[in-house]
Amino acid sequence: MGLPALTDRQRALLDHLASFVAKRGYAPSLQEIAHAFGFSSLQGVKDHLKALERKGYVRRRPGQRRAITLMGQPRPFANGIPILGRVPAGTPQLALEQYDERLTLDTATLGPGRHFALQVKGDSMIHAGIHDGDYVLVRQQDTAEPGAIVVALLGEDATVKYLRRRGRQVRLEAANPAYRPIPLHGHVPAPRILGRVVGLYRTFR
Amino acid sequence: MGLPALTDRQRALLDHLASFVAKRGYAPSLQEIAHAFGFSSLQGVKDHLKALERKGYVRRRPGQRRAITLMGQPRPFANGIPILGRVPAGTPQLALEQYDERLTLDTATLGPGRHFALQVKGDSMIHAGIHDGDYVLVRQQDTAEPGAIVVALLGEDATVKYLRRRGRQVRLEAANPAYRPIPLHGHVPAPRILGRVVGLYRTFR
DNA sequence: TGACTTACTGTATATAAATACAGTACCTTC
DNA sequence: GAAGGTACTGTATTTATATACAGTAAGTCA
Repeated sequence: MGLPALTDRQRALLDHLASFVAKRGYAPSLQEIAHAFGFSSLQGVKDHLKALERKGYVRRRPGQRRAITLMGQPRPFANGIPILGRVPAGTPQLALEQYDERLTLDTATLGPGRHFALQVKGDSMIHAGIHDGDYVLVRQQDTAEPGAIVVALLGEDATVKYLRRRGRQVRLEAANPAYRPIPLHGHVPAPRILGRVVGLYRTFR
Repeated sequence: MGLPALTDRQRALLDHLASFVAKRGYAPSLQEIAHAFGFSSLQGVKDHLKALERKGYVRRRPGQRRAITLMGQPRPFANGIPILGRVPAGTPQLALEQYDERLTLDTATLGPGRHFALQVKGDSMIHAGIHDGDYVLVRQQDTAEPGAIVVALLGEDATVKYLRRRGRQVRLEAANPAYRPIPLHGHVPAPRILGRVVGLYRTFR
């Protein structure tokens, strides 16, 4: 089951909202909506928005300009994926109420800074739970503290490694001991740290 | 090359803009930005926005409220996280052009259906690369084909296991052989499949 | 040394845009 | 045939928010 059904006009207004936001990156004002639909008054817009809010399709902040948030599916990770908490036994249906938290994969949880993702090739980090084909989420930075998992550039290749200190030497180590450590200084080609691994994402077929 | 370089503060403001839009679906007002950064005045925000506009990162509509459009890629999660492709050696700066794909962590990549996330406890699936504390992304369904990784309800507890067929018996097996398999039928309490694991997410501190 | 840029504080004003109230017309449903 | 929902027009008021102008302080450039 989903959200309550919409009338044709309400659907039209919601579609307009979505395409406006997609195009401009911010929500329209009431007068802009009225203009787009040829209304000469704002009350019609207000009524429609009220209906959309009552039915759960949008959320507004009273008094604030252009403060319309589109709810529902279209932004799955803005709202996050619900996290299933305690699971009572024998529940016939998993109700929404049991989802008490949400997994938000936005930059807020990743922390500040610029991020990119990198698809991991090979099994050099398999002992750290990073498998071939996984995506690592990387915060872009050119240094890191020892112990961190980093992405380093070695010649043409980007590799995922632990940054470890051994005595006075800092080096890149694979989790898999079959791979040789690479010293950060005095190695040819010189490794360059592209960023620190802050997240991991994997899909199962 | 791409757009002109940004100062740290300008970058921070742009990142804030992007995450605000990703979260709320509309752009912040100048006072909201000032508040988020702890400014007691608006002029700082105006200056930064002016710099961002001059450098081509945003576009504004004069006089209009919240009318900030983010240009180009930088929208981190509206478009997804950029995936770093081939990495040319010796590049002094990682340019935007090198991001050719984007990792969109939305339900589109997860496939149809209802999803939830579950935080994994314990090391029973560590040999499958699923660690203690990881979030598994689960498509809700009450059956699954043998070979799939499923979330099953066993009494009060939700557990992550392989669904495997042994002869004519279907059972839940851990990847870690230290755990005993559980037959799907004829076991007390009766296991119930909550869904199939389609994704995995992990954060590193 | 002076000009220029970045990064702000502080106060005041103008206005885009939300809200409010009073209507009209049409269509269902009980 | 009264009551409620949808779909608007029209006018007036309030306010959240953008703009403007005047500064301060520190850093960089030539």
